[in-house]
Amino acid sequence: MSTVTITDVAKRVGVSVATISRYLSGFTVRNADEIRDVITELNYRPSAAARNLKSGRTGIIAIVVPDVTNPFFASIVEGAESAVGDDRMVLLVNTGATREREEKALTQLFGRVDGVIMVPSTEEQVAPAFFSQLGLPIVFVDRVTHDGERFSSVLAENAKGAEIATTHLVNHGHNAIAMIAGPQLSTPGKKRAEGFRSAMKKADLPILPELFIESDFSESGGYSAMNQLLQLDTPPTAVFTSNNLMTIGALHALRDAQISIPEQISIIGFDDISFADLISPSITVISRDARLQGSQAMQMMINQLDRAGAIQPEHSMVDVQLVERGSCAPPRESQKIRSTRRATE
Amino acid sequence: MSTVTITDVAKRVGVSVATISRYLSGFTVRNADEIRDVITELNYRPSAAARNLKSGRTGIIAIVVPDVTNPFFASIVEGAESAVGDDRMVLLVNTGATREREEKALTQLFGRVDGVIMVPSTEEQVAPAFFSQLGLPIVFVDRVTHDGERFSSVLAENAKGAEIATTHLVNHGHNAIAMIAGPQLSTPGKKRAEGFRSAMKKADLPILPELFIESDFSESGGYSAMNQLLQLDTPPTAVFTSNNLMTIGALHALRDAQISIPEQISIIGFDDISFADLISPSITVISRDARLQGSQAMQMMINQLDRAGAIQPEHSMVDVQLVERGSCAPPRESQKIRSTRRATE
DNA sequence: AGGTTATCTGCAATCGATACCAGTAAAGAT
DNA sequence: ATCTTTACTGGTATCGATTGCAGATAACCT
Repeated sequence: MSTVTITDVAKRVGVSVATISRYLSGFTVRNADEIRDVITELNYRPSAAARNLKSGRTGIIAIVVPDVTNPFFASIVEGAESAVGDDRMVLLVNTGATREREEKALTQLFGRVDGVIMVPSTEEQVAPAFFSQLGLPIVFVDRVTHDGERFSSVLAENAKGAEIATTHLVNHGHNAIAMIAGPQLSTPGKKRAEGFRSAMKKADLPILPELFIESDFSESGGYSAMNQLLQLDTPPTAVFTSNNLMTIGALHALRDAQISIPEQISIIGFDDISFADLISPSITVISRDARLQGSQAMQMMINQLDRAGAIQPEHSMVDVQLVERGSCAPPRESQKIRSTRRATE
Repeated sequence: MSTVTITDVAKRVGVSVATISRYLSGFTVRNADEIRDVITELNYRPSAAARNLKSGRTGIIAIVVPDVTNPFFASIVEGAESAVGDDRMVLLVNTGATREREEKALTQLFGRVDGVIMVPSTEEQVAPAFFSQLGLPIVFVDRVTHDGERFSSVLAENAKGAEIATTHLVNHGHNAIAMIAGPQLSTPGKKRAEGFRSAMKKADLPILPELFIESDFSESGGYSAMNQLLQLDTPPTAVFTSNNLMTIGALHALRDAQISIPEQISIIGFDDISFADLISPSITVISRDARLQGSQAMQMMINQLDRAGAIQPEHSMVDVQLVERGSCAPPRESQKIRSTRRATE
């Protein structure tokens, strides 16, 4: 029932509220000791609401993600949380990747937070005009909206990662390489597809339309895409999946079809999977530091807030790396011949 | 730069601020239509800070967890978030399971939030007196502090789950059953150990001190505990691990020691593991609905806040269930004999 | 028509803290 | 001893919205 206000403290000490306020702000006051004692005695805590009203700042930074349950987003959140510092806190919004919830959240957020760190679902979800109109500092993580340059962002080396992944498969001797791609409207979906295409081109391999499947960044998306690939007359000998959930989905499809990895098919995924090393064979992936992305985003936000004047957007990209485990191997001879003939006919 | 206030709207319409305020509160006012238009025209959004100051409520509920990166806590958070409703939001605090951060968070939270949903690290971490003194409504999830009855809580059927798990191993014919237990100062650590003991007693099996290892609820905790078990002269033929991370750690230890599951050892864990079905063999676990725990906790909090008078604490327990997969099998004959002799000598 | 309700309105106090302003006391300078 | 400087102090307006109160207008009644 702590409804102790600054006035109560002032009365008790016998000075004006102004003095207490000054004490709290770090000025030297005559009865500093007594004030300190009374504050602890009455268990006084300054009202955040009143401070917000005067200062216009809330000390709260929102982080908006599609789904905390996805370990990847959880890491971003954790990274952001770790970098927030002592005088600010993190407000979490889970949108479930729906456009309405995304917009509603942003509207609700206005006035309650000083800034927003956001992982948008797709590029078109929330109109950039919406942000400008809102007048809230914003930092995008992993994905940007349509004309994203105007806002700060922390992306990943998506194209590079996809190129490394694809080349890894090429180097194992595969030429019938499939890609289970993400939504081409999203930044990572698009960039990873670009990387794939570029690597295939460098390797002088054709991209067969039936081996490039666009799907959702979800487990079921990966599952159905993989099933689609398996039903082809000449299935691919290697697959590159565009994100962690898709990889999981593809693995489930392969397990259901009793196809062994890497003997019958090689697979490499973008983004690491929790405990990927316990899955047998353990899955080779392109990994990047999601936690770092989160903390970088928070750092950018804090910079933006602290030197309020300069609204120069910052951009950064975290690096990716190949984590070689056991899910990639050369194709079998029989497959090789078949695929090659098919690919060149 | 939306610094539009209620005064701006009032001036524009040509009425007093009181009228605008009443319009916003749903009263019938004469120029309702015009007010509506002006509000959208000026893009006016009521200041949350000012409202908080008057009402004393913030519309924010904090959820304090040790680590969002743990899928189990992420699910709780997601569940809570899903139940929060339209007029409130969720503030996330990640404590990293350290006592200081836990206390500091709570202190900072005061005044910024209407209530706190908390998954405490251990029973003794934050003194209950602290909460009472803080005067914030609180709901504990999964764990309670020392004299937890005074506060609402949503627990799991920990003892029951542990009993089911242990009995499952007993039914497979094991008698040298080890438990990798969690901290006996934490609610789930204690309750799960109780369930284990009770099941062993019912099966008339002795609990060998060297087969009961108390450790951290962490991957490394599970890893070292399992290694300790493996170094015994007569290692157990079956192990029950107390939480998801411990299970992962134990699996790593078993893999490193090249011990095959379930041929050489059976294992069952408390709490499901993401993609546990992809690990081969897939891991049998006791599972419960963490998301439900989160949403129940949020519901309790909302009840508590909405009918402010009745501060009667509520308590609930979510059920557990056995998810049988492939990590449990009868012990080999040779093992059986050895263990039996050992257990009864 | 005169009186009574019902319905809406503006004024102003209020929430709790901050910051400007002027005022007072003590310390230093001449 | 007088004047200037320094170091604090209290009073008060302010942030933006809500709400009790009294006043004004319109609607209703006999």
